[in-house]
Amino acid sequence: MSMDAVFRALADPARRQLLDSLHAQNGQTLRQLCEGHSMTRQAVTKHLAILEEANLISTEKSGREKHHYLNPVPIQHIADRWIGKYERAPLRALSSLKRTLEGNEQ
Amino acid sequence: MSMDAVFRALADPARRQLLDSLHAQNGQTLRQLCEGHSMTRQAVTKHLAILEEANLISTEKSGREKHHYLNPVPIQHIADRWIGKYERAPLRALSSLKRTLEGNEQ
DNA sequence: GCTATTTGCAACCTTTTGGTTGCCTATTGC
DNA sequence: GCAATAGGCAACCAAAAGGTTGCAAATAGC
Repeated sequence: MSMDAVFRALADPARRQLLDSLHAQNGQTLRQLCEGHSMTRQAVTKHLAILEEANLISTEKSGREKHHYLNPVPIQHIADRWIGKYERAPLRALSSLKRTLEGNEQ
Repeated sequence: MSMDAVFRALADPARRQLLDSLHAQNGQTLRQLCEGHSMTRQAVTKHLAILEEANLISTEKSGREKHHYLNPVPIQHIADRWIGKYERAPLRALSSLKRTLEGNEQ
């Protein structure tokens, strides 16, 4: 579960929208996920493959249908391991912004 | 501050590394940020421009030098507004995983 | 003033990405 | 068995992304 794959998967708005759709209704089939998107089924398939490779969704085949399930674990992983790093930084950023606004530079 | 710009900015490992570098030492100049990277200064400039457009860094010119400061606010914004959405989802994902592992389907 | 240093800008190139079309396979339901 | 439905796979294409080289501009230091 490479973090890079997760970040790249989240970079595309269409893929985030697919996650949103699964968040609203989990276990949707490919056809269902295609509804409300202006792209072809094949394009959606590619997006879903990228999401699955990033472990953001898992799939389950049942007959001729394929169901898709959201897996939020990698997202939480990112929130915990990466985003958490920057939570204590705003103080410094703010003080540098203050310096900027006060015109102490130049 | 479009969320899309933030996600796209975070998608590239070189840019995340630049943020890491600023997190370790805030206020670095372009030259300083180039050290430890195998790409040219101009490539780093482009990455920094993308980070600045996503409001992930702010810059401050002082003489001929340009200092860069980390701005963690958009990252927190993402963590709060988007990642938070998926925090209560694992139960359903887990139950679907359970179904998969139990072999209830094909 | 002159030189070195730091950054900015533009053109260009290559690879990746997002999307399409076309066709094939596998189920379902009658 | 056969038509309809759901999905898989490959080739192809255009646009965007990531990087380079080359040169110009501005500032610092002597």
